[in-house]
Amino acid sequence: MFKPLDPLLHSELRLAVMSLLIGTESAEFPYIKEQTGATAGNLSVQLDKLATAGYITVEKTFKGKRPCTLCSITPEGLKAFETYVETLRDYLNPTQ
Amino acid sequence: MFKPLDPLLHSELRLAVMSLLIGTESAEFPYIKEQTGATAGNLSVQLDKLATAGYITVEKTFKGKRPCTLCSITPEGLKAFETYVETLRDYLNPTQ
DNA sequence: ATTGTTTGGTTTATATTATAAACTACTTTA
DNA sequence: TAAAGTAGTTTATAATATAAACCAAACAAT
Repeated sequence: MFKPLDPLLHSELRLAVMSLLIGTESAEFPYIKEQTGATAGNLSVQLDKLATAGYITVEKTFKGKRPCTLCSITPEGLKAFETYVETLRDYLNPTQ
Repeated sequence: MFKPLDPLLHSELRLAVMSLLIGTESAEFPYIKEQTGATAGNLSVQLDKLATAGYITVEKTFKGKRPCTLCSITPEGLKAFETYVETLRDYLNPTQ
């Protein structure tokens, strides 16, 4: 009856990150950190997990002399997010 | 921007249990076990957590000679579920 | 020019959580 | 009455999340 929820997305911080990235072309590490309220360490770990899964890309560039980590959602990431939302619907609308 | 998600509800099994209980007056342990596909041990632990939080009641009765554990959602549980769904919405509809 | 401070992270240790294996107790069936 | 099934609980372990500690470069002050 209840299909399993993608454990990679069923995590508050990773879900917030994906949610943020869906709306934008790309986002910088400090911006994501600020928007999610996460600590840098936690965010670093969770971005790694999403990148390893192929849900996002993490590009290390420079902004002038300073390092700049740019994150973007991948097509697979978008697909996984949509599937997650669809699956979750069965948990949230019990009457339907 | 992202409000915290009730950690008690942001768990696959506990969310499934709550979802089940919303539709019914009460449900027996074996029924919940079957519907969620959980192991008895895991279910027992998670029901305890929901009961401790006051989200459900767990009543130990008998059905003839056999023990029968009946679970029901409480008004606080229903409220918490609704709040959770509302909060989650911000994570799921990033464009809105 | 060296010292301290900020920025931008990563690594790692710890706390929390989920999960299943092992166990208990009682009932039914052979 | 022995074996098997039902209905769970307890407990040990695996997985996960999280923050503390750390690192490196850049910038600012003395």
